[in-house]
Amino acid sequence: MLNANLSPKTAQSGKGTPIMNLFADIRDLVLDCLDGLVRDGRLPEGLETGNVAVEPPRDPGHGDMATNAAMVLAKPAGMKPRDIADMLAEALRADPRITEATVAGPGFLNLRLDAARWQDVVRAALSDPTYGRSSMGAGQKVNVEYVSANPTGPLHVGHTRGAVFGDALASLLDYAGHDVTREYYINDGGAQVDVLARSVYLRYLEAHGHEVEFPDGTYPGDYLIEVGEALKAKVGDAYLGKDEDEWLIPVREFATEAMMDLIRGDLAALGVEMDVFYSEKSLYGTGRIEAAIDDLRSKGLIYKGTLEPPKGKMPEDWEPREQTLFRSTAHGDDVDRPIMKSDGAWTYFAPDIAYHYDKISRGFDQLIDIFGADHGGYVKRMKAAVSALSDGKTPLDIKLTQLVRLFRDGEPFKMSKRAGNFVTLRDVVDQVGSDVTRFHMLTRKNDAPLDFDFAKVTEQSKDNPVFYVQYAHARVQSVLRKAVEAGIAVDEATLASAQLGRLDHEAELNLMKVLAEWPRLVEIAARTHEPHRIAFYLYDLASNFHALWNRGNEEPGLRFLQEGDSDATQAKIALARATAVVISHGLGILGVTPVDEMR
RNA sequence: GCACCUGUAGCUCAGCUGGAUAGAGCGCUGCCCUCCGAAGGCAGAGGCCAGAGGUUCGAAUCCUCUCAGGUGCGCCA
Repeated sequence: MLNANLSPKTAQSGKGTPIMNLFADIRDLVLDCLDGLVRDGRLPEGLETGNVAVEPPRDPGHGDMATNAAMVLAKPAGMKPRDIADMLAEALRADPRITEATVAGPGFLNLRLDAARWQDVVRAALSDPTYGRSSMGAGQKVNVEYVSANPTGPLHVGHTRGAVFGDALASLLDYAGHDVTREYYINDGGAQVDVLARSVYLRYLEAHGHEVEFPDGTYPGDYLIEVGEALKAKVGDAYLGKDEDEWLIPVREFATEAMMDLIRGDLAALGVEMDVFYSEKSLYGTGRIEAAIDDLRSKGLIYKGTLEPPKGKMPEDWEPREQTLFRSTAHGDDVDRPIMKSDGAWTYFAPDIAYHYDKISRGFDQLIDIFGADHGGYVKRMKAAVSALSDGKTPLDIKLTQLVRLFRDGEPFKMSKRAGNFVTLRDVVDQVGSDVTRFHMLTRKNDAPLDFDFAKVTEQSKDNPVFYVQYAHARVQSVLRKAVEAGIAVDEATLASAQLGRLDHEAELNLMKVLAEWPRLVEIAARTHEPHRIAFYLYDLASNFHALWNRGNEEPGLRFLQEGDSDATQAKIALARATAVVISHGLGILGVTPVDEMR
């Protein structure tokens, strides 16, 4: 649903049709008024206005918008907040958009806007397909790396959360005008792909009718059976009875490719499509690891030394050993980190450094990595490496996704590879669908644990946010169908030119005010890298819509269909339609398809 | 022992670059369909924002310490 081919250039539109953002407009107005006061000599020059905010007030009774300008500027201006607020209020009242400006509390300035301003929001949502998009990311190249699971088996639920979170974040940044690259780092260079190769070899022997056992340190999963058979189909008996060094490399290659096909299929089932799959193996033997380490060495950050043993928990086989270390403490880490094993091979950290070096050299302005919470200990050293490699110029944000706790009918569902009840991404998507999975995974912020109950997430009731939001969208479609049956024109052009001045009831204005917050919310979510805010906003929007819908029970004048008054009907349906448009934009960011009917 | 994350209503959680009387869902109590989809809505009760200091006009939000839970801690990725 997200219009992915809408380029940032188009999205920012900038000079042409400015994207409507009422809160930003009013903030600009406040800043203009402050400038005016400076020109008149009523405020000192050179005031820092970066902290001036225009926000919806916590209590709607206070007004439509509130600004903290007077309080923020009081100290630097050397004046009392209320004096500034009084002057500012006077200036603001001169603008036709402002119907009321009152000073309250410690110096808040509460504003009320003319109803026509809120009605403009409905028109914008209906006529401007970029309504809600932002230009805040214009010219910013961002790399979002997520999933990056080892190519040794199917994706499980933990990966699912990372996949959904990363994908929604990437879409969100795209929506906010960034140039986004979605990337997956394939860990195909370490020891675990050798283990994979040996495991597949055992399945290969099995396919040839041999009895096999799976010793510790191999992968006994059934998913490798068909890979063993495919290998047999490809090479026949060529590897039978041969030493490992004759088959390990080709089998590893074959198996890794098979696993990546599996993983790509899993991702496709979730609707995740990567732009780049980056192979760790491609870093070896090409001088690229060496180049990255040399860069660090040239900055005096590589040395040979011996690390202290960890305090508290002394490993059994600890003995001091000289290693090649990265001086990550120079960039905020707690201890320096080894980049080379005692046998002279690179540690896993070295190719990771080289990979991020590569990302930096590809010209990204910003890097984002999505890790599982169990990799939290890795954050500081990775940030240190990027800071060192980019001379502090390329910010790296690492978002950790917490655990998913599975439930089946309210009972905790423990995963165990040994017991064979290992829940895969496919299991989840097959049972509840991609849309439900994605939305539900975003109903918690990334660093909070998430409960996932197979029964509850598909429940069709208001307890289930997925349903609740979809239901609001479906209700709009329903009322549109009814209008068509009643012979009322509800095409785009008619709605866009509807008499929106008819929408003057408090309940209707409330809904419009929520719609007006959409562009602002997008920017906050994009800036904080928190796509869950979109999901919570959509819930809030749906809630306001349902409330308006139900008020039609008691107040017939609030029903969307007004018999015998097609002008009023079209205006009300325009509002409903605008709500559906914003819901579908928001769901699009989350990768969820809006539905027209609940079944 | 150290690092990171978390601690908000009985339960599950939101809470905007620090803003006004801290919000929502569940659960509990009481209401609303001859009427666009009641698969919904309205109202009520329910809080020492883990605790203690600090920063300031103002702190759930920032800083320090304490407590509790989770994750991780050299030659695995």
